[in-house]
Amino acid sequence: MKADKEISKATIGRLPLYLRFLQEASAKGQKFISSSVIAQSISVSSVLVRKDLSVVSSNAGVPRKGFGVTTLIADIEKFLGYDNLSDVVIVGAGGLGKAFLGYEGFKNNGMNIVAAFDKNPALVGDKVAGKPILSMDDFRHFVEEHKIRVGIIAVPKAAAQEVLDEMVAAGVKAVWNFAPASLSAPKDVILKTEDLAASLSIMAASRFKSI
Amino acid sequence: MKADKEISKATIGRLPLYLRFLQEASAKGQKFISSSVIAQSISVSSVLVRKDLSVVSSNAGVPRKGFGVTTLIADIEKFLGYDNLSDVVIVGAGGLGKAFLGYEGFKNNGMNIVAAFDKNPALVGDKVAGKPILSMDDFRHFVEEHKIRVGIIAVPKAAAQEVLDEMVAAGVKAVWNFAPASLSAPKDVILKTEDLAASLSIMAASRFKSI
DNA sequence: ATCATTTCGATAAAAAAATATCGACAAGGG
DNA sequence: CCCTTGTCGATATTTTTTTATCGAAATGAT
Repeated sequence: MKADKEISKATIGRLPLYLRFLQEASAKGQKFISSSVIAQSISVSSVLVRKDLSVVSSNAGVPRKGFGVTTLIADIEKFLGYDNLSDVVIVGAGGLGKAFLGYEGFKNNGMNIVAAFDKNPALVGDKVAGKPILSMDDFRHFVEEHKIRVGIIAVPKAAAQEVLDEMVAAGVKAVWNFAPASLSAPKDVILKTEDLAASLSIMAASRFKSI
Repeated sequence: MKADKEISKATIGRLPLYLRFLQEASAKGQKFISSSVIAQSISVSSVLVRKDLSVVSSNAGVPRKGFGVTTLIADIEKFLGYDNLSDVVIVGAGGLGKAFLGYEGFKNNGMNIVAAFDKNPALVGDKVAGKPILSMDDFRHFVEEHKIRVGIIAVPKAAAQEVLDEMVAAGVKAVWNFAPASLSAPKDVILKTEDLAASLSIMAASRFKSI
């Protein structure tokens, strides 16, 4: 496993793809797997797979056999931080917020959504998938008390910056924003804005362009 | 505006960011805007902004003034295909499917979600945000009749491949998959799998790594 | 025990993307 | 009218990412 310095975003983006494939292979009982098999399954070159894996893998691959599936899974999960569960809160319990509360699979990826918050009193007190919807009045206290470091914004555009500011004030360090708005955050806070509409349209448009 | 060949994925990914900023600037009444102002707002270099814009812009920028906001917006929208609305269907009317039905902003990006489909008879017949939930029995006929080319998969992992196959059979050419599963599609079909849990965990983890 | 085969890891080359540099040109001030 | 300033566009450089090449090592077969 090499120094952090050499890890690229592109590599990190591929790790979950490797991980998913490895988990499926493991479920089928495979013990070893070669870089070229992984490569084919996710449409990249085998050299790139080996290069990516060299960054995270604790055990070297074995000539003529490949990589040990179990240890590789453990290595990737450890690298991505899936071994220590992070608590996450959502602000906005509309359609998207509720969808996140119920989305399968967060827990497998080291994420534990603990609660949603909303300004609307009509929603407060409900539960979705066993997770409570709480009042925004309790937001700061809850986040500080539980030392939450990751937040999801699922409110309308107009309220997004205000919510982000509250999150930052409460100590959240990584924010995933689903409101289609350009927000600004202190530079020690990671902000990733996900514009679903734009992503969809880019994908749809890419049929027509050569990219 | 240059030939398609020279357009990179990275550039296309930034275009919606430029677009959103320009729309906000336009709403404030600004007529011209310089590359450095755009650059600062989305944290890239001004040179890169000019390079990206040179790909899509029909009018050259004006020294000492910058780019004309209105024409630039029109150019980007045209490039991304926002001028001709694409109809989109969703399969799966659970939490996430319903969230998409109600998500604001698709229309602004040239996407028009027309209906959702579900196998569950209890959901069929409902409406969300004015969009109907229909039975999967009607899926193929509906898609063929309306010549739908873009589909969203919002079903559980186990059903995802089956849904994808049905979409392809019905003539869908671009699929956005939200089930955390590796699917396979013919190569003339664009398939983009969005693993929300993985994306969130990558973002959360990136606090700890240097990327 | 030896050998052919498969697969790895390292290094080198190529391609792609981002950044830096620089001349040109229009707008506005003296 | 001429000079300064801000901004662009083009070209060159650097950095990053991907792909290609090749020797070495381990497995399984003979």
